[in-house]
Amino acid sequence: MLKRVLDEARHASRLRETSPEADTRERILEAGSDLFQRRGFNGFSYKHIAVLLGLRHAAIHYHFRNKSDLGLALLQRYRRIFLEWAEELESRVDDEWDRLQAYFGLYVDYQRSGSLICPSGVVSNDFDSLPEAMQEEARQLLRDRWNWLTRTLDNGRSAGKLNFPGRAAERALVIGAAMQGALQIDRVTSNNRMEQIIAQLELEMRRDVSDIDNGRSS
Amino acid sequence: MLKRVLDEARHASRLRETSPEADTRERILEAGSDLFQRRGFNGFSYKHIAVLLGLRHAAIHYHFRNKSDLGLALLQRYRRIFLEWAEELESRVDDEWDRLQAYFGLYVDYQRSGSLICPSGVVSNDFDSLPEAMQEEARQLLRDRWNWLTRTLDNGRSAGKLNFPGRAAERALVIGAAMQGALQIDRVTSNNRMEQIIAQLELEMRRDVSDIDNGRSS
DNA sequence: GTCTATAGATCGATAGAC
DNA sequence: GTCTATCGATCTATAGAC
Repeated sequence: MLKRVLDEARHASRLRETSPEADTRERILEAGSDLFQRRGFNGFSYKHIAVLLGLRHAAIHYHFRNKSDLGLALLQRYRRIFLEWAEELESRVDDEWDRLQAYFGLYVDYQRSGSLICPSGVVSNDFDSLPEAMQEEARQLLRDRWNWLTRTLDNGRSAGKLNFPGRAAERALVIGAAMQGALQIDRVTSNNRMEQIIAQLELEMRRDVSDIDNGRSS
Repeated sequence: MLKRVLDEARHASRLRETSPEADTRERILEAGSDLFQRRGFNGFSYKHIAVLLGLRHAAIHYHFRNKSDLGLALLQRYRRIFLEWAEELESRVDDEWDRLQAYFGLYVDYQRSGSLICPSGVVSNDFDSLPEAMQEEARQLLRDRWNWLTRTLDNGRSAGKLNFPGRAAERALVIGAAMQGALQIDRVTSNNRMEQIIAQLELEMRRDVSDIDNGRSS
């Protein structure tokens, strides 16, 4: 069982590309991140990380006293990476349609990294068994994504770049839920279902741009 | 930790309503089903079930030699229940819109039973760590749902009961993924996000029916 | 069918040497 | 910072009494 996990994890090329000079704390977070999205918070141990990094599990405890600390650091890291991604994207890309494309791209990347589940999906699934400190951070993680999607959809419709019926906040919920589920479904059917889902979501938001005037009056 | 799990599980009123006469095998499956959707396949043990049923864990092994057998039986049971649900529904309800409402109702029931995750969501998340026999059954579980949704959407659009752009099979993927994600998101935000998602999905499928009828001129 | 008792593995975590 | 060694808890599973 352990061997199987490690075989899977080694497929994540990101790990191999980690420079040997990177300090141990960061390497732990990278390995932990991969295991977290592959097996869930309760599905990996200090030993899994230790083997991947060529250390003993006691060494991990030096950097993260207990697993709750490690999990919290992982969630904070996910939040930071997402917010930095959004900031960089918005400084570079103006069109909300293109921004949404970039958002979908995040999920395609997860899929291509060996059918990883998105961080929101992991915390949603394991929520009841997470330490309380992680639960609060998990709520914020989902809120960050929701806020970004809502804002992007709202601005995009106002600018005529995309369209959808109803309120942006609720369409954002549907898109977030669908992408989260898509990544999970894709790992079972392994038939590029996620790209079909992305294509369908795009189709739904593009087709009504032409009747933006008469579509919303009912 | 164990205590916390059991406190949570006892909230599932279905368990309390189980008649004492029900044979042990079926009671194991009922308790296992609740734990499965609450904690994932790796998140519960024979001991959890045993405590809930007032037995010793060795007794569970008499009915299910190992956990893989138990898990397989759970998945087969989920598939049977869904297919029976669909058959009963279709013998009673003709309108595809109403059938879709009933489908959404399944998820509302899960949510009200203490934010359970749907079976498809659990197997998707735990897929990599499932025994091989369970993986094949998991694929079928998702396929059953997808087939049913595709058929219902296709027939419903042909009959003018609902509308959506693109192909039924792909819209079915979006709806399945969105409902699966909705249940997960709901358990984190605990703010009835799922009902908002259902309302949005309904809005998206209803709004264009009038466009077709009115030739988009109103 | 259910029990007691036990096996071996793995888990998260700590103490103390180097 | 990383190591060896060890702890107590929990896990899946089996043997054998009743």
